[in-house]
Amino acid sequence: MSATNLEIARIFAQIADLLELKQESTFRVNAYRKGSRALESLAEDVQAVAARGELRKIGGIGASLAEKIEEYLRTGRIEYFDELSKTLPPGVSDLMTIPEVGPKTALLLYERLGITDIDGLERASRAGKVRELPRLGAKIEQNILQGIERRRQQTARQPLGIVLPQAQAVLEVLGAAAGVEALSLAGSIRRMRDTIADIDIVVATRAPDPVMEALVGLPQVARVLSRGATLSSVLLGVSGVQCDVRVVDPASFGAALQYFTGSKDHNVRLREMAVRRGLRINEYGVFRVADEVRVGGKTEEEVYGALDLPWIPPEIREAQGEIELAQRGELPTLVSLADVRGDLHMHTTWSDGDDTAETMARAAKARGYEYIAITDHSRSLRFAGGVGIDDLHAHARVVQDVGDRVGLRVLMGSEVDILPDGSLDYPDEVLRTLDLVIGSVHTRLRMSQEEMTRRVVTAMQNPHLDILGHPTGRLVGQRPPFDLDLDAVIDAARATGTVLEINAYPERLDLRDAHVRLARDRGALFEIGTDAHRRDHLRVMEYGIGTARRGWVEAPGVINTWPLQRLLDFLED
DNA sequence: GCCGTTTTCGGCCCGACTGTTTTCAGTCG
Repeated sequence: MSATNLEIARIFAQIADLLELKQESTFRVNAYRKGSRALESLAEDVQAVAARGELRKIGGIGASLAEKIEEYLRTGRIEYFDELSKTLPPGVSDLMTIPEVGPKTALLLYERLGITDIDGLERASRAGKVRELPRLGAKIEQNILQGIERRRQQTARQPLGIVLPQAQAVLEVLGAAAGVEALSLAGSIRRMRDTIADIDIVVATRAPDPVMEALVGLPQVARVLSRGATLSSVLLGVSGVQCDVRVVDPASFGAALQYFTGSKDHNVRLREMAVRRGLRINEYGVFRVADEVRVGGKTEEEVYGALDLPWIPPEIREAQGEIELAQRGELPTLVSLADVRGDLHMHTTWSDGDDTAETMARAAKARGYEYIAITDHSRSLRFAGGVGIDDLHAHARVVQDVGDRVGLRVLMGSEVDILPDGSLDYPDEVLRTLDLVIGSVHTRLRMSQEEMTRRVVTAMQNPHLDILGHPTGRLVGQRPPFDLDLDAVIDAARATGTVLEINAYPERLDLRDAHVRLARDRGALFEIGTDAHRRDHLRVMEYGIGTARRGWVEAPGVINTWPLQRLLDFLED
């Protein structure tokens, strides 16, 4: 997850593209792709892994890739890649990002027409030159032009919090169509990844027509990309997100859902296991190879069961060790929304929130919560209406009163700024009066890693600080995390008993999934808070839970699943 | 290039779609 991890991952992906263009063995190509993905999803800094001499313990990294990683860490280059790059102009592999253009076609375009980038491809297509190449025709040429056009308009992956509500709205309408026996989201949105490229929906029915009619008739559909009996694709409204709906026979629903939920790596592992058992898994079911007899597929449980595995929650289907744990019957019991007893991070009209403490408390009560904490901003965060010390006392009385009136425990808290020197924005005698203190960095984000780490760790050492809020400061798709030595922060969390926040606000989701996993593996405690600024924001808890689940977190590791008294005792210390 | 509860060598996930190809290669998910 560090910058270095991503740099090397990128190089490996580019090596894979180049090898593919050169028609190298697909297995070799895939080995680099797999290695690239392994580094991408590696939570720890690869440098640290290398220092321990454990590169080859990373799945997909063998002798050759480990050596190249070490070379990069040592010299900042990978000579093999440099040499490979010289054999083809850099833009040729970009051509493969256009639909219809794979390695064969990209190479053909380069060799026969001298095309070295996407602009060149567009010019040649408009000039009708592409259709003259062998195996290509007018239709493909047209599709290439459309693909280039779509790519220009298309936005990058969008935050889960933007896409999931749209997906749920589509799901609701399709579910009401005649003859639908079951349906579900699939793909990365079901796995609750923090960003989503497109929406996948699987529908079980014997009569596809009403479902497809319902889909293309949706008011939010901006364009119908394709409409078939088993697959239709549409673009949704302003966001421009593509939504693919697949219709399957109910007998295949589980197999299709499993298949289209992914991840790809997870599914590849399952199918490898199936082959070793003389089985074949596809989107229609599980089949015995010997006699083609179908042994399952109606439910996901049947698919996993055929491999003697328990059902694996979608959020952890990432080929990151979940299959091995499932084999041993040791899957974690992931925290769920139902475990949450309260929300410990929210704002009110006292700082930059839109609703009063009472409104928030009533909304929380309606969600079935037993307690909340009101955590308005501290004094120095003026642009967010930070609460001064004098106001804080009045604020505390209001909050106290609200709890009594609404009938749930309302903790008086604060989201206190961590100032650049690591001190907190209220003096200790003020902090002492609060039930709960979240410390967050909001200003001076561009410190060096050393400075930022010292700042945060210093704050964590203040005994009044209970929770480190949105620890890395990243904004999904907008702002990278600030430069922080997360290993040191996790160590400090354990040493000082500071809880790490999983901020559920969709633009944040911070800590993010891989960091949560890293912290969990080292025994850190978490709080999942919405950072709500309005009552309807309380529902974003769902995204925080998804992120926690992706990090393999169990309910006992999340303080806002604890009963009130246990939470109070903990905060007391 | 990776990997091992059938293997340290010989495998490596699976099927649909589509356009142009007259028998299927290439691309995609």
